[in-house]
Amino acid sequence: MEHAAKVLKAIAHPVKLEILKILAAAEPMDVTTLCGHVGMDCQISMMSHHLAKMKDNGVLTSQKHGKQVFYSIANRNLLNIFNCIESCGDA
Amino acid sequence: MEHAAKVLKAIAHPVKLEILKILAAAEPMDVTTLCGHVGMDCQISMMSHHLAKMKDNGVLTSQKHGKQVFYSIANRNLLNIFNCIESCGDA
DNA sequence: TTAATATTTGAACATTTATTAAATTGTTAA
DNA sequence: TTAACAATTTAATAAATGTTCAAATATTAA
Repeated sequence: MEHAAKVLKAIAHPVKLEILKILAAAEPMDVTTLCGHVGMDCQISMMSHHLAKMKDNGVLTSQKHGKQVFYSIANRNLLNIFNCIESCGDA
Repeated sequence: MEHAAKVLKAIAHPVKLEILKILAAAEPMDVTTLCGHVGMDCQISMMSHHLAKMKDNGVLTSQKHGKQVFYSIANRNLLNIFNCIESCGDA
């Protein structure tokens, strides 16, 4: 239960969920490109922090190619979480 | 995405997840009984705070009977979230 | 009405998490 | 080897959460 809570905490954030959605549609993707896909004022440092946390909790994996790091979703089954959540009213 | 993040934050906590598991097996349940089912030193006040937050975010519903309040899971489809999470390594 | 039980609420405090900026590491190209 | 680029790390601060206790509310029973 502890582990489950950690995983959820690692993604319970609007930007982190958006990262998952973006990767769901086009993975793997490098940090800078990912930052460009996230709206507004995405700072590369913030993105890196988010990615690191998700990776630490087994949500993402990464692979280095040259000077870029490409991130992927560790297990796409996790994406079903979006359906699970929709069932909770939009109050 | 904002809403999804709020729902996740509302359950991203070991005790809250345990509350969901307990209710999944026997709902509805009143606050004191629920507190008894949660291990360790469950304080009724803490339980109430947890329940209130989950209710505020559409995760739980409540129904008052006499001086007790019985809580239920708003939409049991949410319970699939446990399966989704298991796919993330137990690191 | 008073007392007892069940739950909620509010405030204070401690702990986590998020955000930003600056410095650092690693990689490739000139 | 120096310069430029990509990403991470560290540290400082800001913001959100978790926890506890005391007080308040509501319901029922005596």
